[in-house]
Amino acid sequence: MNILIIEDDRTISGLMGRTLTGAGYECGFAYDGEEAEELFDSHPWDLVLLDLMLPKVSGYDLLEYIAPSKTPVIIVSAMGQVNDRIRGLKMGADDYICKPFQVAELLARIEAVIRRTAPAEDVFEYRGVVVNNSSRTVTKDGEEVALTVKEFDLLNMLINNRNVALSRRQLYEYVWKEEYFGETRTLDNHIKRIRQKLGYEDVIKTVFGIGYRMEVA
Amino acid sequence: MNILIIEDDRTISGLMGRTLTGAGYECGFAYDGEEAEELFDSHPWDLVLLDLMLPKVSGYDLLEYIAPSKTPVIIVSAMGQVNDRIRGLKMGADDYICKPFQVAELLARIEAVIRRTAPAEDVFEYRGVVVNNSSRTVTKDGEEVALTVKEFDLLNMLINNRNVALSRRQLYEYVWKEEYFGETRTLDNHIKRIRQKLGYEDVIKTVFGIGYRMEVA
DNA sequence: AGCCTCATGAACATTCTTATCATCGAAGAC
DNA sequence: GTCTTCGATGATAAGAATGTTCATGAGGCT
Repeated sequence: MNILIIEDDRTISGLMGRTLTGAGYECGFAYDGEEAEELFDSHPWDLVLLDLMLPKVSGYDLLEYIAPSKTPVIIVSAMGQVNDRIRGLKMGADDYICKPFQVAELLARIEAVIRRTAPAEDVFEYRGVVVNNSSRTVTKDGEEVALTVKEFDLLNMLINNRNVALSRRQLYEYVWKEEYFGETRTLDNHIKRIRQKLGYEDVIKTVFGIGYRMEVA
Repeated sequence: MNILIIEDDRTISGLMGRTLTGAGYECGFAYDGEEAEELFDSHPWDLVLLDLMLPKVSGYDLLEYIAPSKTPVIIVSAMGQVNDRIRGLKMGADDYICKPFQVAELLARIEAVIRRTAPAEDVFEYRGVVVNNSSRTVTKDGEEVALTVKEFDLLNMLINNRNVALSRRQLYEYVWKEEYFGETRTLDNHIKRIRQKLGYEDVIKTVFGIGYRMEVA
């Protein structure tokens, strides 16, 4: 696994590097936006850690530059205003971590992102339901089921995190790319429709007080 | 292990420093809020000891600043500032200690916090009961047992402090994030339900006059 | 314009959770 | 042994979280 660390502060960059190397990843380092673009192009990366405050080329521009390649990105930023988090997610980042961070937290997030962006099987099958990612189609017992965009994304989030309890916030912010305040029943409605359409009433479990979990044997 | 001591009273700060150094920790010192922010950013810390009454930047602001990084925090507050303690816990602190404190107690709390904030095992297993943290599920002899949020959190607190007697106050304030007055039987009831659901009648021991202890071989 | 589909959130229904009370039983103090 | 304090238990009602229905409006398409 190759991870590109884009971070101008060498102390932090070094800390990240040591941590990740110790955990068995290989790392590349860029210390400003220009370097980052070059290094990004010169080599295939499995994941990018991106500091938003960079010299020369802004982190956001870089994110735009990286996004088309579908390489997963974790934003690393000083003190997280919510806006950065949301804006980052909107622009295609996969997760967000605040400096200063605990190394354990960094590793956990990296693993989580890799798990859920990774070779997301193109085809997921369970209980007669087939979800095909590249064609974005879903069938149940051979018959096509029409899912809307939001429903499809939400379903995918659940599938990629099967057997993990996801909070309402995580689900909402990941799918809607907006901050979650929790005062509407929108998420519930979408969950309901997915359950109905796929006959997944007992596959997508409610985790009371937390969120939802897709339970797959 | 690096511990950041944020405390404006140099006498106390010094005492803490000597104690912790003697116990094999490395310490950093900040004497007001501004200094604290800088020092916190400049170096990764494993734990922060935070006095809430600080010059320049309030302890609460600091706590807000620190919280996103998930670095464990122990609040150090003057005797009787109950509200501080609770508000601190609500804001994400992990424990608190009142001045004046016993050196031994300080060390004990630090060890306890480090132990329980350490990458808690995702899965705990004992006597046929399996507690899975990421999916937030519990099974007994293979069958799923439904625990409520409070029950689950309480169980986790006990597990993370296995074989240690925890006071009712600690348990209650940690799980409920409210002050414990001790005039209700709420905690008892939750303990009762956990014991019942998991068949842990003799695993979760009552420590008469103190609280409870989870006894695991 | 007229006809769709879809996301949304208000209002209401339902289910689940939790605090508290009253009562009983156990442990410790004397 | 008696008294006192503390813990256990079961029932219940208030409250919180989630589920469902439905009306609305935005936006796309013909």
